[in-house]
Amino acid sequence: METVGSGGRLDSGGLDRSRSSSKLVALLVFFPPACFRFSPQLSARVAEEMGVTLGEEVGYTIRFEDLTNSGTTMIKFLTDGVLLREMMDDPLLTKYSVVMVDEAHERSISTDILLGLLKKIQRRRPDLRLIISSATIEAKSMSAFFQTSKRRRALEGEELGPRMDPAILSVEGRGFHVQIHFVEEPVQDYVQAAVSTVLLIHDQEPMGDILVFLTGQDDIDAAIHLLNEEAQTNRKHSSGLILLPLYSGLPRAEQELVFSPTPRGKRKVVISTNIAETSLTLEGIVYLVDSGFSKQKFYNPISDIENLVVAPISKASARQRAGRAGRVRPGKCYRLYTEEYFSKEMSAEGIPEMQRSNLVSCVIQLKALGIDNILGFDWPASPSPEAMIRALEILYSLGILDDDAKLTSPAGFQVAEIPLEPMISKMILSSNELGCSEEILTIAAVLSVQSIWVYGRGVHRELDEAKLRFAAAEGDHVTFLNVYKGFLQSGKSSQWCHKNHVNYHAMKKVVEIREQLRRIAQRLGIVVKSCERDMQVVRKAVTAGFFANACRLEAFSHSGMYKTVRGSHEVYIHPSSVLFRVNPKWVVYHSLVSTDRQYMRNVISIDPSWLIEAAPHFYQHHGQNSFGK
DNA sequence: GAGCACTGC
Repeated sequence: METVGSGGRLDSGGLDRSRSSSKLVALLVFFPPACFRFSPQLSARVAEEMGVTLGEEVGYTIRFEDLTNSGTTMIKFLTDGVLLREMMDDPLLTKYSVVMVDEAHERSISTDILLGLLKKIQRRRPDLRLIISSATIEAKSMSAFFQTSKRRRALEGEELGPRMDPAILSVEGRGFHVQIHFVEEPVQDYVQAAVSTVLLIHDQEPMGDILVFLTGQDDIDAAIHLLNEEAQTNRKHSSGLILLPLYSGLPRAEQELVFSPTPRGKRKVVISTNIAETSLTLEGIVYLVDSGFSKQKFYNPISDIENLVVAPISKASARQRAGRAGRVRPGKCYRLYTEEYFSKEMSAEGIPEMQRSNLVSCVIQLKALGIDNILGFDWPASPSPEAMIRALEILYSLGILDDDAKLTSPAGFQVAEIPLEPMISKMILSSNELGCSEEILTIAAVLSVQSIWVYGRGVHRELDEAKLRFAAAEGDHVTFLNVYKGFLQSGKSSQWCHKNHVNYHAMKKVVEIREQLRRIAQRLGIVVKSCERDMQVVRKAVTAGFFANACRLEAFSHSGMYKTVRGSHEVYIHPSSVLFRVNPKWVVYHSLVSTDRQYMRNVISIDPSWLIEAAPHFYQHHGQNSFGK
């Protein structure tokens, strides 16, 4: 918060309390997802320093919590998604006089949309002050992005007026010096190299904790296994090491272990995914081992498939990782790649998420904000035209956009109101006519969390047995209804969850999301009604949202091979699905995961005639034969 | 017969 106080340019803006009586003058500080966990604490700290009550002059808003008072709040902390939602009702952000975007260099989809919108609304609101805070490495491109408008406006002969350029702040963390080491020769196996490096540090360096960046759970488990093996064969090397894995899928209690203080004479080794790069901060790290890789999402607009792949990180990421070693005293960073690779081949910045994603949600948000010319929108990083066109095509087929690529009424506007993937939102709208909203809201909430099951090493069999207790012949979606019912009947018991291999935290979130959806549904005039035991209407509603993911079992296929109706891609039912090996002739899936094969996750059996009912335009060219018995 | 980097509304 020093940046706010030290600028000296905000003196007549949002902090002048005397003006708040006549008009709400608010300084709004927005944080991207990575800082989500901290915004309540941050606002509490600011409230404390100002000597005011949290929720009055200073407050915060995150998805399920709004601790602000519209009459008195002058400084509000919020997340990117919340601000985008606010802009749908108030596109010019008239309630605010200053907007500060923090961590803009992270370049999430929401941040990029917001930067584009803020640049646009500055034309209409020259009095709005913008402060963009970004890491040094990205500050230049941020500044360039906002500068172009000025040049373009001058070219267009527009009066430049009193509008000031946004203040671009680059605030580097004040860390201690971190000494960087590179490997001499490229390494073949970064897991093995990371393990050797940890042992070398432990052998030769003074006490201090080690943080290792690998790519995912598999790598992390493998590294821990190797280190444990070493401990058994060579006690001297590894005695005193406390090995701690860290990734988001880890149960909460195990995650917390990384924050416990290191006992005297011991050395903590945290082996982590990217979660420790930005989302959470470990104190006391002195040595850092950087594999140079992370898992990143990539999107193929031709096949409409998002893939998670191991890819080299950027220089910006490498610097961020190194900085994690210098928080308490000077540290050392061991990079498992050569200096030449770093300087010559590593890209300066990562690819913005916008250019690596399916854009249906992004397009619908912009449409709801009244931005019609999506291709001409002034993006900080333009998405590919192919991805844009694919998104428009999908939204058109769902009946969310019309022939002129405008939101349809009411469906398009209603879908934009629902904070979920458009296909799930469409499913909810359809459930109204089919009379099964009660059930579909539950399914929508479950599909919005990562997984309601507890999965882990070596518990596949137990999980399978637990699933059988809830399994429904129709498929995974109906199975979710059984789990939800059981959870409610148990009185939302954590023991019940534990006994059934159900993730308690996920189920609590399901309840929370479902409640939010129920409120929105009622506002949209959806009658929240149950279809009781009629699961056919539930399957029809799922089909109405997910018809584009329809697949047909290949005739004479004993391997369970399906082909997508749309693109004839080869896909299989994932072994975790209740329909695995059941192989109904026709299914729709919620999402694909790609490993050696494309696996369908969350699958439900359907009747092909429902596809033509749900999306006549989408399927008419396939003709009668595609749907033959 | 086996997957899930990280977030958010």
